[in-house]
Amino acid sequence: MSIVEILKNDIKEIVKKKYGVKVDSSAFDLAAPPENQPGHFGSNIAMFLAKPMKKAPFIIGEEIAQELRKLEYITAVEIIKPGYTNISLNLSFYKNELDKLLKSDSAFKNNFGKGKTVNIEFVSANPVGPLNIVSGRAAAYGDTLANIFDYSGYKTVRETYVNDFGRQMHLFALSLMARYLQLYGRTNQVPEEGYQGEYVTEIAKAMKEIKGEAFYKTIGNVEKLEDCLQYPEFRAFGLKHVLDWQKQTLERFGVKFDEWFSETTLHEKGEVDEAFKLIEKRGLFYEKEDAVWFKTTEFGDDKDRVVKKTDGGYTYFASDIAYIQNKVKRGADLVINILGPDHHGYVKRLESIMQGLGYEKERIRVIILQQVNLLEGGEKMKMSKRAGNFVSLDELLESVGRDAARYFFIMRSYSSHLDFDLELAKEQSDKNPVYYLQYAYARLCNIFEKAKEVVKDSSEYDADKIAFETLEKEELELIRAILCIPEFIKESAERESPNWLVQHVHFLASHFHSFYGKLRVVQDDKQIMAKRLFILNALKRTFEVCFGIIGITPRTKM
RNA sequence: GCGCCCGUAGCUCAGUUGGAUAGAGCAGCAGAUUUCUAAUCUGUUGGUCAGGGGUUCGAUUCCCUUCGGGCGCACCA
Repeated sequence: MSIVEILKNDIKEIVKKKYGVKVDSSAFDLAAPPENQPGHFGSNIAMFLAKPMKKAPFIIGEEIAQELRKLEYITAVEIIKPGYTNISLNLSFYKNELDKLLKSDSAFKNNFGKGKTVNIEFVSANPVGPLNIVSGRAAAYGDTLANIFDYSGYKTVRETYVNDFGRQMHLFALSLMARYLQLYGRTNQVPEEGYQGEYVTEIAKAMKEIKGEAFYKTIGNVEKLEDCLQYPEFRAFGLKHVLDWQKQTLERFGVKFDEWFSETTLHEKGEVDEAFKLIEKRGLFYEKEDAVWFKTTEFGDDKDRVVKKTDGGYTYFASDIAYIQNKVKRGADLVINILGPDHHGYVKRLESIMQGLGYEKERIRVIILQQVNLLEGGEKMKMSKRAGNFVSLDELLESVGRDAARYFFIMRSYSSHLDFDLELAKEQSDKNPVYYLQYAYARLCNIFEKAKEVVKDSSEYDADKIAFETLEKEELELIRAILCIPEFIKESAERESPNWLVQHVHFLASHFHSFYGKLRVVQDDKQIMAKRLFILNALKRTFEVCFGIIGITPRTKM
């Protein structure tokens, strides 16, 4: 349990005992008070209670303060102006809490997810080409959110959907065939709506290399490429090639999916038919104009949606019904879909499916990521596949590196448009915020390097060897910032906002840089040195956990 | 026309189911290095939280409305 949770729990307990009122932890605040205010932590609990209790917040505050003062680890409580409750804690209590962070990973964890299984689907790009920068934001956001959930009491499944069933896949296969045949001097053309990119030719070359001359000869001079017997083989080869490529790119980006879920398997295993029947039984389908429609308007959509076309084929939406059912059957208590800005019309549809299948609406959560604007030296770049100037995730990683890329993608709220300045991300300077964090870590490591010359063994700054009688202002503020991190991990999970954590890791680094400028660690006074090494050891550990969540490298030297 | 997101410092953005003097980074200005890495630190300039109305002890936050920007409204995936 984090220090914030401990305090909140005690406050809750007091409120319950004194007033018989049950309050939720997330209902009231507990955080560092502003600069010139007294106390280590401040809470608005009295003001929160003022309304329902019809009592002046200041009086409530005083009553709560009386009880708080009885607690052993609390040294002082003050009630400020309207009713803020400001609390100071025993220094040895801080020592114990820091020690917990050092000793166990679980000290960073919280139980927001209550052991539930969450399936987080993101990226889900068409398997027809390289991942682009939009997938990059989804990958960074989705993976970081999953990391946060791992620390927040969820069992997470990172999943991506492979749209290997529909028209895009078909067009890609035809494009690949055309390019392949061109390599043998044939005049076949890539379809107009097909994929013109040069990478298709590269894949064709790879295929030529592997399959050899004999394979080419089996292909007759068919009129329509899709009728050709070898079509499935092209399709399969192209698919595998692109998926391997995408996997490799994501690996470089630090993202690893537990599941690459194939749309085709849903059809092959009859799951689409099955899910179809289920919805039908619930009376949510009807026929109109020779097509089958799903009454999504029952669940708040602005119009009903076609699931079976007049030609008898299923729509993509129909596969989604089976897909969501499949996720639930695999054990997902919560299904999260992370989609691009052009999919916001899809939110109601997915919610309709969940409800149509007979589950509660809250079981699905659709998060819409806003668009990424790519800037180069302040100028907005227009990306378009047609013009061939869209930036792939590979190119981005090449030019700015994984750390800067991940950091930039998650430093903003998911609901805001993101300006990604290529020049800035590339720049190795103080303008680039990712270096601020990495530099803090490198400085920290350097202190431990220097300390090795005087301190024989790290056990010399174990918790039981050091004194915590007095703390400098910078020391106390740094300690508080460290001990609040587990709470910020929890809040990031609640808000589904990695940027909330990133911001506080930035503040943590800032506190450390101030500390560094003011206080010396390696010095003659062994007592003070041991105390500071102990604090910094906890900080180092905290940075490592946070860097791991964000997906950036802790660099020991810069 | 309908729907979603956005409008906060010169720029890019945080801001917790409404709460302390609205915060960071960059840019600007003035300083700090014989001492563990100056990719740092300290101080400082800069705000009608797009405009208007409402709810209340209290609104950047909730509601209504106007204006401005982005995106979406397929028997495509």
